[in-house]
Amino acid sequence: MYELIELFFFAYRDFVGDADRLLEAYGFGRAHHRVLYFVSRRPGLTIAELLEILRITKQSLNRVLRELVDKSFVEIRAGALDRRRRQLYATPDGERLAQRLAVVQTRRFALALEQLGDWGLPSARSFLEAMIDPQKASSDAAGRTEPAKRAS
Amino acid sequence: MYELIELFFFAYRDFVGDADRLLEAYGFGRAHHRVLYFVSRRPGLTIAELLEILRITKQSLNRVLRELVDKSFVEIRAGALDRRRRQLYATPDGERLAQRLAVVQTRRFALALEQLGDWGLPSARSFLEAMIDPQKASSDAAGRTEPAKRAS
DNA sequence: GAATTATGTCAACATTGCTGACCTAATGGC
DNA sequence: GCCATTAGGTCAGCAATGTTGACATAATTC
Repeated sequence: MYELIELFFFAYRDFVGDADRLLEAYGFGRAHHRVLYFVSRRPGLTIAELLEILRITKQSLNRVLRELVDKSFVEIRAGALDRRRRQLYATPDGERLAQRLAVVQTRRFALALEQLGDWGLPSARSFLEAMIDPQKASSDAAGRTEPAKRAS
Repeated sequence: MYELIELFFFAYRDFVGDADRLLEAYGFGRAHHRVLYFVSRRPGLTIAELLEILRITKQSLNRVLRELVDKSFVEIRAGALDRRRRQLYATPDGERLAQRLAVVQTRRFALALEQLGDWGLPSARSFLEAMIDPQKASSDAAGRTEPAKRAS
């Protein structure tokens, strides 16, 4: 089981490497990729929600987010209900780039799963799910739009 | 399958997070962890071999390696056959720390695999293996001691 | 109207990666 | 023995991405 440590390291290294080559052409790094990815997958995400997913500070986020906005890959709109809670959306350009990045990464999954037969996908999925910390606030759950209500 | 992208991200994030908390107490970062890990697993590793595994430059490596040596977690000895090719070994202290780091990381694997039944380990292993780029020079293979002979 | 909340921003710093240039010591070819 | 090559170390400077701390602003709530 010890060997899984380095297999995980090598697998993740090669996995992110796929996207790196693409990002270079846009002058973006991995941090931009992560932001664009989650904004594209969860349209209308607020800043606070994104910070919780990425587990970084607002100052770190702001630097890369500003670049994505300046280059018109991400759009910030005032929140619908609460105008303070800005909501993030990928622009058409942003959506296209997110798509291209997803393609190279899912291709690696597809090639890997091809070698593993029918049980490859479900067992990979349950393995990865089991490796993730149980979510206290379920803020990593997909498709969430409602702000996390605090005790009141 | 798209979902695997973020599952992989979250799983790796939590996986390295385990070790991060431990490393802080020693004033080490992830870079130190990676070096210590491979030195401990492949005693007698040379600098060039380590550089190839980590895919970083010697300048980057040297910074963290020097700290590990200064704090007596890693030892450098002149190569047995070729005194230029220095060989790396974990000291008893280094071995102990590597062990503690491995414990927290294998615990996560153990807890995850517990939920997955008998097929958990073999399917996780083959999934991760399939995600790794095929090795051109097999320099990532475990247990190598012989220097890579060049054409001669 | 005042306190709270969500976010932005400036400044300074740490870690970990990079390139380029140059140095030393050991080896190997001749 | 001499010289080119090889393995590695080191210095300087820079980039990306993370951190803290302090303070500003606008919207919301009480």
